[in-house]
Amino acid sequence: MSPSEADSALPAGGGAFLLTQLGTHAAQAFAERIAELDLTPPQAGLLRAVAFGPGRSQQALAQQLGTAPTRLVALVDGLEQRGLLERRRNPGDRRLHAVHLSVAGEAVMADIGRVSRDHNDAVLSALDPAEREQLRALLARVATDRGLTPGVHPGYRTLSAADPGSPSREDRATY
Amino acid sequence: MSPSEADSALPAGGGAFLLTQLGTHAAQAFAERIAELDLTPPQAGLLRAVAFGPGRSQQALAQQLGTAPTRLVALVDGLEQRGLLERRRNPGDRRLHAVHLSVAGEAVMADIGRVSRDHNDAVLSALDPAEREQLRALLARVATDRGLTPGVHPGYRTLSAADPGSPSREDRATY
DNA sequence: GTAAATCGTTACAAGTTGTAACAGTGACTC
DNA sequence: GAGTCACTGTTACAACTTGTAACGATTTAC
Repeated sequence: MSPSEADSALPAGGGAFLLTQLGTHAAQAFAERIAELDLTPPQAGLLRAVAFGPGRSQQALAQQLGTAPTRLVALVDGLEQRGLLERRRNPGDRRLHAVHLSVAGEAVMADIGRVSRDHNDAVLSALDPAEREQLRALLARVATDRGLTPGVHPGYRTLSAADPGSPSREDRATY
Repeated sequence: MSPSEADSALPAGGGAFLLTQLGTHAAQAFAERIAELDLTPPQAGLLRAVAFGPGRSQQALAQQLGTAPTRLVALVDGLEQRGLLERRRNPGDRRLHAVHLSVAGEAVMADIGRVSRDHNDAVLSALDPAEREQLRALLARVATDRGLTPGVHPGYRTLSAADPGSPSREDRATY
């Protein structure tokens, strides 16, 4: 636990490890928060993507989120049945479904924003406002450097770690 | 994209969101790195836990990692067949299996440390050493405040988001 | 006007994870 | 000293989520 160990030798003491540890923790805490709105994190992410760019096709949304179009079908289905999303036929090209937010969907988006702010305050409660801004600036620089799309989680994509000869179980996980 | 928006309104611009975004990204990058050693992140986590406290029982390891003892069985099985871990019968209490690292396991631990250092440098390449230490200190304070166990990922535990009446699919994900 | 391409949908299959029940061993009590 | 209860590790089972492939509907190109 000495600082010299944490800096030089220990693999679990580096900033990258802390990043994954805290990131997973923050994701779990956020999932519990929005569960109060009867929403899951993927649903919230889709709502946010639609709110950011309304009227897009499902394939465009899938490409931005980095997931397969198949997943979007069930996702949009659930939110449409709850009256939060609408599939509108595009008169110009009747193949694609323009996805829009309903009035109820916009209200839920406001709720999501409120929950996100509470979540943000809870996670960063150990830091004062100046330190929070300091952390945010550092993280934003790292995110830009790594080529991350603003506002989109990389959790939609699957990691490919297939090696021949590896055992069938215990292959891949979020860790 | 203006700073005022990111600070006050946008739910995706806060530090907590950046934390989950970067945490997932770092976890994926680490998974790709250790795949070169034919290891998965859970396997690396178990090896690290055993190296940190050798000779513990599987239940003790499961409790520390926050996972079910069932998962540890297959995990230890795979690493034992590869000659990295050893199950030794404790003469004092023949019920429990004392889990130790083999010589090959210690060598792999050295490889993991090397890979982790490279991974750490790659993820934080946008920051100079002083900024990395600054970020590390801020993250460490948040992690302590949130009660996270040093060196252990919270990804082993399952999130419970069960609500009656919710659809069977699209329930829960890492996001 | 016919053929190729695109979008959304559905059905199928694979993999991973959690829950519950089962032998072996030790501790405690009478 | 025998019996009962508690604990460790293991195995088998079931549920869930995710990715791949094939199928109508519609548009564009030749």
